[in-house]
Amino acid sequence: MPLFQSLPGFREFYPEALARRNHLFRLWRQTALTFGFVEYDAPVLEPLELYKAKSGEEIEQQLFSFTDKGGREVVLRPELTPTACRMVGAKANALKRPIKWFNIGEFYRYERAQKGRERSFSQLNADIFGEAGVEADIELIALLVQCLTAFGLTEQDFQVRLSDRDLWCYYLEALGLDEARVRALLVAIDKHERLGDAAFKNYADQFGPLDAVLKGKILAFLQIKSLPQIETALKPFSGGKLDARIADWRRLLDGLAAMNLARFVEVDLGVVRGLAYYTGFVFEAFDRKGDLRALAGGGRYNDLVKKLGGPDLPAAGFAIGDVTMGLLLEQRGLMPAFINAPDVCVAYDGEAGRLAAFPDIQTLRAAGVRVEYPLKELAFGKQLKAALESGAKLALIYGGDELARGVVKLRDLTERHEREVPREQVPAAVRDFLTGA
RNA sequence: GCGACCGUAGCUCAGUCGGUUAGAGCACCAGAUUGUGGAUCUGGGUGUCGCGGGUUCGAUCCCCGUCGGUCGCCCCA
Repeated sequence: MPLFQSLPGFREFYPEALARRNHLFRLWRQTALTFGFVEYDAPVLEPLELYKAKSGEEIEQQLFSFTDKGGREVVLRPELTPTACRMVGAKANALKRPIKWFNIGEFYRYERAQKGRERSFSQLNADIFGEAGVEADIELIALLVQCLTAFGLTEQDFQVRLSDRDLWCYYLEALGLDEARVRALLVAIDKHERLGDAAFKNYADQFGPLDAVLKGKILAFLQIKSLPQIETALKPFSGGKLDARIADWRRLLDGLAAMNLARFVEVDLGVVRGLAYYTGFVFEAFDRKGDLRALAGGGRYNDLVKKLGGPDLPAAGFAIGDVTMGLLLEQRGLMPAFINAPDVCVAYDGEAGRLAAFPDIQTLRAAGVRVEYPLKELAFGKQLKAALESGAKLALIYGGDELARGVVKLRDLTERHEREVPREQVPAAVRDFLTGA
């Protein structure tokens, strides 16, 4: 039993686990790059104020915060959005538009771990700054979908639920509610799926019981699952803001349809997202079987850059977490098995065989081929067994008989057959084999 | 922060109605093995029975506390 343990909720990545995580990171990064997003990085430790300013003080209990040796109140970052807003805000005038940034990093929260949640977790964050139109929202949702389909997930596995805080605000205003009531109702709407009627308790405590007719309208609006339903519900209120918003919706959905993404996206006004800083379209990706928590979430936060002291810069973004994503890929059998496998395993006979193999090993490695060989000589049976268990596709055999004849055996570990190749042709033969030539 | 359940080897677990030196399978290590496939055989236990205290002649077992884990609540970035 080890004397020291890692801190609760903090994850250690043994090679196999890290290979799985790297698999996620690699495809996320590749996908974000293909969408023209550029990668940046940011501090892991931030001043407490950065999050207090935005989220209110009660969130502090969820923050991994402490006082540093200089007496500063600091936080292990719980999310990237405020940091990104600060960075972009500071140089907004110098940055080429559109600003499409992504980052892959680790985040922290001080909380009891549970399924799909740890105290440390990694996320892909992707954001677009400086574009107020639905073009940015389309781009982000398209990236989100491809960040999931890149792993082999399909519309059978997940869906993106799309909603709109602006639409909710405009609708509730049209029903005659003031700003404070609207804000309280958005919280209730966010909780309604989980809590049902109890979601309205906080509102009732604050403003008294919700009028039954009003509540009926809100509950009906919350069930909406399509644009035509939105249009029908809003007919009595037709006018400037609402009409323009419906036009935004149409352009958003038309754009997604033209990208052939309609099958992944479902209108669902029951989603509004808990965080106060969201302003317009919001979306969440869910496992369709529904036994996991959200895979990803995001939306528009047009006011945040300014609130954090920057210019008035519209923005939208999303994040995908590695924990739920990893669970889903495991469940669907989409996590590759031999991620750490070498391309080639060498087996050799004695010191002479070892030395004969070394030049080829060096040449192949220099060419980017992953080559493994036993550091200490083992019986051939064991060497080949180890080669097979490693997941390598090819074994190179430097035996005494072969070397005496100036050849090396290439053994196809999958097909179980082998052929001899003149020693000087080994690197070329290996490359041909690996490229399928 | 709250609640429920759990804690014996790297993993899955057995065990002791409280009794001497704590077990199995898998995994791992070494050898049989000086040339060919997940095999077989031999050898190896790799352990502070989570930790601390209490009860007891004696505690891995019973009691209390604590730490850790799992799941849920709160919250969800």
